[in-house]
Amino acid sequence: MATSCEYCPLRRKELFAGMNRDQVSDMQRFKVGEMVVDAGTPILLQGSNSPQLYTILHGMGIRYHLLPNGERQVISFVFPGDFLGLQAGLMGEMGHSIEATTKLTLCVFDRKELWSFIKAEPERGFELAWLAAVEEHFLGEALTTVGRRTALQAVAWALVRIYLRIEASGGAQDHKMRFPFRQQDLADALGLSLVHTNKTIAALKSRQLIGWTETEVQIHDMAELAKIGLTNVDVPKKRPIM
Amino acid sequence: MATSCEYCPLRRKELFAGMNRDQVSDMQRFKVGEMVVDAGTPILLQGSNSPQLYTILHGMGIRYHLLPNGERQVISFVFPGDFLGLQAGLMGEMGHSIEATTKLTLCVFDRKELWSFIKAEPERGFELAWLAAVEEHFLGEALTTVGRRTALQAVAWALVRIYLRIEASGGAQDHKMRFPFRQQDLADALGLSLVHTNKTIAALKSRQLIGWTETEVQIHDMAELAKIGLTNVDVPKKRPIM
DNA sequence: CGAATGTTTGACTGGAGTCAATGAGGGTGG
DNA sequence: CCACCCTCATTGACTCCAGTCAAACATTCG
Repeated sequence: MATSCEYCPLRRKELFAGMNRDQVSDMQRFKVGEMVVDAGTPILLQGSNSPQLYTILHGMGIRYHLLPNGERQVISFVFPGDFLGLQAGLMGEMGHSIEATTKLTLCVFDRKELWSFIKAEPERGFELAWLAAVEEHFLGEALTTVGRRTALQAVAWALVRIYLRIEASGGAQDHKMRFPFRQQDLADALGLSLVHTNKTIAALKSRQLIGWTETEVQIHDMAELAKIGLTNVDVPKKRPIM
Repeated sequence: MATSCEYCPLRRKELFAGMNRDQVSDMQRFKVGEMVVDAGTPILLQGSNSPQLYTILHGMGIRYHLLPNGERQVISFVFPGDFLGLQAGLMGEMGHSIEATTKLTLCVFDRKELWSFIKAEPERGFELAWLAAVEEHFLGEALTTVGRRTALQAVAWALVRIYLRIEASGGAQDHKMRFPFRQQDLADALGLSLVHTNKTIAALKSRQLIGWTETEVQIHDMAELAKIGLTNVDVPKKRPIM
């Protein structure tokens, strides 16, 4: 049973900007269906030009870039409310691949309709650009992390950012979040080796700053973690949702 | 004397998508003037919310992000045709600063008019998102460089990318480009130290792959440089221009 | 129970950072 | 006109953070 845009559970969250009645109905018309995929499923492929665009309704995944020599860089983790396929939709080619880390529920849109959708509601074109700018903003920060933060600072930064994003979409409370990613994924996101990432996490655990179980991460001292990560703990700015 | 959009010298270049007559005249209306600044001038500041947006008509600059501890990460180099201030225009706050590296000529737009501009020409909203997606695409590649390429690969990658971008906007020929950036800027872009960057450049010079003078860089063996940098030498994809 | 996947630890190595000093040009003020 | 200064490029010596290698553990699953 597909979720109707009118009752979209995501749009109500603080993180997302609202829509007026017309926008909701245009959105509903743009949405061609819903898709559920298992953990591990590739959603979009680097270099491809997918006919479909997606919004994550539920679940998490990773965007990553592969080098010809097989090295993998995780570009970002993706969460409910993130829009997937923008690059293919606009430039005609994805710069990275996207894969489901958990079981994922996706709203599916038809790429061919993107332009008529925007023509009908120019403000949505504006918001599409806004969404891309949010992503650009994040990538700039990530670049700074990989380029200039030490391993300890980087892991601390990542955990704070991920926590705030997951919390804002409803997957965390009391400083405890569901964390389905492997340490290898975090390592690949931060430009570190798996071994060093593991030892860095161990250092944070031994300082009583975080707790880490199979499926969850708990942040015991957010302020200190943020301080180490050279970052702040501001709630993420409101953003549009497609 | 301000350049009229109708005779904009940039729009003719291969790199940029064309505009129809209406778009040109709407663009002209949106443009409030032209600004020339000296090398070293800050254009936009991280955390600020500039009332103006810019397109580079001539010259080069850098976007960079500062960490609270003073470390600097260069996010990207900016070239003719690049649109500056999108983050402020859409999200209300710049995530990085932008500074002129050479004397810069800028088309100036009024941020307050951005929305009415898009409403008048919805396709331009679409293209604004496209522009942001191009930037996002680049940042993903840069992240991979900093995270996963060795110093030698990273410098080779950067020189190939920069060359192709400069060539596409008319600042290079015969594999020789004007290069106004300092080695420190390149180091800060690649997450390397100045000393190591210098030694890496020396290695490329001693292999006869590049030549490096005060103001210019020459690429003697593009294919080999691209191979080292794990990249290709495709001409950059067409993109919109504002 | 063996196989797969992911985490953890220890030992060793090496690429890149830091420190320090010298060069090389370009301004500029006396 | 030249001594001095400032910025940026270059080089050598030494250090260290993070990578690599290797092996042991822990869970899950067919």
